[in-house]
Amino acid sequence: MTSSDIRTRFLKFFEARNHRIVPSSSLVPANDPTLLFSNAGMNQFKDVFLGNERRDYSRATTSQKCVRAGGKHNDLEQVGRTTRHHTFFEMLGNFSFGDYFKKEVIPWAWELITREFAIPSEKLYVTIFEGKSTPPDDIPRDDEAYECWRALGVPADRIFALGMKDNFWQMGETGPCGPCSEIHYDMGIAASDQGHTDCKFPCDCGRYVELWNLVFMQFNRDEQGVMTPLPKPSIDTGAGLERLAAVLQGKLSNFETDLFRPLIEEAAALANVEYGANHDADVSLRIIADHARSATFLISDGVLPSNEGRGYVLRLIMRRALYHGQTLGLNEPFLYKISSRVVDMMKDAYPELVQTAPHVAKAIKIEEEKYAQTTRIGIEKLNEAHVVLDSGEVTDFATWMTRPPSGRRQLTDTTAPAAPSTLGYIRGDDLFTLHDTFGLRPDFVEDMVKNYGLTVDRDGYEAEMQKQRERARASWKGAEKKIASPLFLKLAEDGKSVFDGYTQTKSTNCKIAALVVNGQAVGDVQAGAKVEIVLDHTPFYAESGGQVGDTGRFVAPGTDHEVAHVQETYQPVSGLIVHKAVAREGLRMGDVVTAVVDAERRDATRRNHTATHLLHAALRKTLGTHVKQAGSLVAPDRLRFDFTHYTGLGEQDLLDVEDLVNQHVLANEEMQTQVMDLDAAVNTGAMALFGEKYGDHVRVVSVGDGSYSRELCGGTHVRRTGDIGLFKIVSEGSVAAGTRRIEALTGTGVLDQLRRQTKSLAQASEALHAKPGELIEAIAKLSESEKKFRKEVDAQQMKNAASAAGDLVQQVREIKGVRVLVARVEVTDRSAMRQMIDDLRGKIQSGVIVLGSVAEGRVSLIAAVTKDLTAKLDAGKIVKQAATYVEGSGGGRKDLAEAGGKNPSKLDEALQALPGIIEQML
RNA sequence: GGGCGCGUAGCUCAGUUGGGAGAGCGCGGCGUUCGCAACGCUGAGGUCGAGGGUUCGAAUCCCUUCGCGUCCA
Repeated sequence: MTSSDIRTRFLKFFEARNHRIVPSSSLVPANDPTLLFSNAGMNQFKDVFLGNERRDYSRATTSQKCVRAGGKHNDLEQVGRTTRHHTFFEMLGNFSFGDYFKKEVIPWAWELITREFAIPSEKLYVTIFEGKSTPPDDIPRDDEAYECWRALGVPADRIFALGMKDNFWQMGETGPCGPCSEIHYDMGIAASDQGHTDCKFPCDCGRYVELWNLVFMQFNRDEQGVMTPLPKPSIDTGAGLERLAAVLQGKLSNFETDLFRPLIEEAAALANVEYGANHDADVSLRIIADHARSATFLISDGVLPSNEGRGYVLRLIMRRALYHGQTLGLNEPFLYKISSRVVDMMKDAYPELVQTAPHVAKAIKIEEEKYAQTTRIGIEKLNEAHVVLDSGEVTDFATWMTRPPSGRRQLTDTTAPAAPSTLGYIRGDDLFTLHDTFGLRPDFVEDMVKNYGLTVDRDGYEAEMQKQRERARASWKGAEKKIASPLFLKLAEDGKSVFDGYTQTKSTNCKIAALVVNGQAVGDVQAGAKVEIVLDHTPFYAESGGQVGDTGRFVAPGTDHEVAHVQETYQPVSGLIVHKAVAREGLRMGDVVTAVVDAERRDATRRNHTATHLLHAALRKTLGTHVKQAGSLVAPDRLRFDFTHYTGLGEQDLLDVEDLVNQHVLANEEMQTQVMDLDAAVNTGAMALFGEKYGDHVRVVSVGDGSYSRELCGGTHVRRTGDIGLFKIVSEGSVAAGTRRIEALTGTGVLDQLRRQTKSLAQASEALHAKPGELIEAIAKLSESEKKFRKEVDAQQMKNAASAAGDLVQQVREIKGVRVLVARVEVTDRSAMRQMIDDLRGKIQSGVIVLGSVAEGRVSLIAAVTKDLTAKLDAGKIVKQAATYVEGSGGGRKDLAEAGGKNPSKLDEALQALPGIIEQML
């Protein structure tokens, strides 16, 4: 039975039992920021189980994409070395949301396994929960499940009761939880990792594998740890497709199934090796196959390799695969080819792969090229690493490599493959730096140096790594999240404020529901007080979704008399709108005011918000659907939009995006907003933002008919796109690897910028006496003639210096047998002076030369001592002493030194003193 | 979020108490050659990422900032 058949038949089996076949959710959890990647079928139903969300079905079945890598249970290192660890896998499952329970699910599971999949029941074992009575827990043994299994004819000696660790499931410290029941399969003695021949269930040697876990959610655990039965218990089950496939295809290893074997073959063919011929190579091939699957699905779901978060885990996975490719001799990009094979194999079950395939291939190839570059630089750095020899001698790797083989080779000549003794090792701190700073993996270094009779100091490496971990952890503590003040939490409970500002900027009859001064609730405030005000309803938009909060004022009803000036509006707790204001009059609880938003500011903000949506859509159309919003700021004067993309945008890309946005602005399309429930919204193709939490009912904002842009959004927008006026990108840059940032202007912002630029252009052309249209030409001309002029001056100065030098030679005198030349020269350029002093040095052969000059109010001194005299005389000291006369200082080498000073009037004095200074030194 | 590293000629990179901006490759010219490669001579090419500070003087030291790389969380 092919894996594709298994998947289909599983889903169809439950569909025939009134389950809705629900598509796999994205590997990036949509509504759970605590989770790195989707790792179980129930992830997408978490809120349904918690009762926070309702669906229009109560039974579901899925084949869920899962990734387990990074985080706590990190068995990344195991992948490829065992038969059953993977970073990417598929979880088949069926779910009951307060509908059926144990009596239904157990017989179905048994039927599916033993009839539909025809697995012989004598090879199966089942487990139930044994109960726990140690306080605070008091959970009975799951006799109900036991009876269900017995009723199906499962012999009593095949049912095992296990404890909390294996057979009790909980979502978190609190919340839904319950016992589980598992079906295990006996793979036979050949599957035992430890060569067992007669071990009994539940031995964990690999012989008995868990096929299916049935979770019975029947309790709710509170903060005290007390469990109360849920009124409507639920079911959550999970069966790993890879293991089912291995069992049904009669393979001992998941890697032997049709899910992996074609990928392994592909990699083997590319590397020109044979699978099964060499243990290490086989491990590498399996790792490549596994990681190619993860990389393909993660990138398809919008993750890009990066230096933090999810993207970093992806990069780790990819680089592991690439490293193993290197060990197989694959030095050209290869992973993207295997990835395209993954797409072919999986596209029927996961159609989204087809659409993203070109992008996935490109992203992988780019990462492969980056990795090659990183490795190349790392290897250069490896040359500088310290090598500690067993003799105690320390050298560096490059030197070590150049030693004649007799100095090091005797060990590597031995053909014994696992000779543990070596001649020395790479120091741990260097090994760490190579990895930490240059990305060269310790394994890789070990492989590199092995052939030169060296090993690596893993302990030293680990010690450094531990320090790094502690540093990261220590700094993390300081960044604890601010907890909302209890006062605001209570106010929100008492009643949330209604926002009525989507269609108006002025609301009448707003009652003051709370006044807060310095975090304390008060009954009234005096004029002039700084106060936070909560109204029962308000047109003020509180900062959210990247859009800044409104400012404005409260006025007395029916008048234009300001009673409070609102400087900021924010949401300390979801649903509670708080106005930060200065009271102009005394205010008290229960007062009624008219709330008036600064409409001009709001209009500017609206333009930018709608433009952000148009920009988002334009980026996806232009660059590809991998573009995802990664952050956004909507302010009155500008908009900033962060999004995922693997490389910088070209000039043409930016123009295309700008054009597309403006095309929609000029089409003056009507904006539509609708409130609907989340499922319906997602079904119409609305873009939900990564990491955002949405309620049952969401607001959908569409441009025109929604075919171009449709997003879930709570912000304020223009009525028609034409209101935006004009859209202009002002900058594009990066915020993190794989994340780009665009800043743009709209409406009056564009006009303001245009005016500023026009003005500076006019000023520039006035300064250059050129027409604006000819500015570029004029600048080019100017810079060229300036360059030419400078060169001529330089050349002239050099020439002058040379001829002056000729004259100066006449002034040489002798002090204690040393030829000394001290002179004031009219050369302003430092390099000309150096040229001059060089000429003089050549002419006098042996001696001391000191030149002084004045340029731009500053003194320049330069001194030279010919090589034969540097033992007796130090140009640095000479020039330093002379500089004291002109209020300066200096220094340099023994043969050439420079100094500067601030007092030109004293230069002659300094020059007169010099012969004396030199004489003293001799 | 925290740390480390890098940014110098078209490319790859050197540049150590702060004191003359360099090499190799590539490019242009000339020579050698029937021609090419190679070789020899020669030349052009630089806001030392940007901004600020310290200093008589900064590629070099300090701060800020931008871009890139890398590790940890």
